[in-house]
Amino acid sequence: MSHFLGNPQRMRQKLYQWHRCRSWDLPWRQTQDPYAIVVSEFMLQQTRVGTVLPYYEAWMARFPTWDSLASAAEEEVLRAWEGLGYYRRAANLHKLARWVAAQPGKLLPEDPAELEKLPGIGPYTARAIALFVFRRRELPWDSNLYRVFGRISGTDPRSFRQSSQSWVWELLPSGDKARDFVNAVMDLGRTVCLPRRPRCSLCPWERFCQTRLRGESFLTTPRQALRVTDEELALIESEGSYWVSPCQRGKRWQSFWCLPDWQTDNMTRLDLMGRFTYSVTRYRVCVAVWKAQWKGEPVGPGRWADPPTLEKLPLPRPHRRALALVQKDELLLESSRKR
DNA sequence: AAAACGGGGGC
DNA sequence: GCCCCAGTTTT
Repeated sequence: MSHFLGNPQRMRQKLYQWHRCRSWDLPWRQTQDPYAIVVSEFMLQQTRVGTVLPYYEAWMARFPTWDSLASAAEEEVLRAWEGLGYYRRAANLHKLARWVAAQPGKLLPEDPAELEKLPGIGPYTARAIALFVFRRRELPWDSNLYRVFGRISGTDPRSFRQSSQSWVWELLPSGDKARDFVNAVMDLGRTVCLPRRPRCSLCPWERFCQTRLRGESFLTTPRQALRVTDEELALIESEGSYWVSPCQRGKRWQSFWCLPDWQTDNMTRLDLMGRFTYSVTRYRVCVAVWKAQWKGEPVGPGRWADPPTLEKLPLPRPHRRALALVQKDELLLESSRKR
């Protein structure tokens, strides 16, 4: 199965030559701190490097160590993650910090099989930690590696995941070079071997690529049907505070605070503050934001929160956006009053 | 095996 | 406006 590789030595050489002046200078590549690397791996799950960077910097400033994270309140942790999505990652990282902080040496296990037993660590992250933290010779299979090696080998991406990947192990150098190699392939996948329009003329492996040699077109992924739903959010103000309640729409936004849905029985609708749409997984949600009042006492679990408090609470981005509609409105009112 | 989980950036 | 992302967990 490895005949098409030609010369692994030569392939590695071409890759390094390409990478020499194109390596991304990422903060988690400049550190040896296991915690810092683990934070980056959690943030990078299903999230682009460019999106992660500012969150990573802020996070490391706020929670610089396992202990600082372990002792932080859940709410503050989620607030720091707000906007990155997949919030279970933050909850799991928090759990992991508490686990590590409770270990005698405050050390992570080095074995991927052991790492996988810990919260938020699956097959990819276990191997990424083993590779990037403990310098073991591992292959963290992420979408970059699947795409690059899938194309090189000319196998269908989906069957490639199931099929033997042993030839990639032949390519993977030993020792410290394994890290450089994987980093290079990830950079290649991110900048050259793009999902839709790969820039093959820039690729150091162009002449090794079976997909390219066959002149085949590249994969297209089947997409899920989009569902459109409506949502009416209520902005209920009292003495400068707004009503928020614990999110409880299934499992989404667990432990977050939400603006309440407008309820015809308990609320009076006042002004329409605005409309916008947001997408979440396969839903397209059309939001109408209403200023509203309780008819009597507030219904259901919740609390009043003034603007400084709202800043500290974890809120889903669309709800934060809805809130911004009134706050902007009030700022305008205030400035016009002053005049 | 498939669905759920978020949000933003790039084209 | 659609596609995709340094995946994991639940169903």
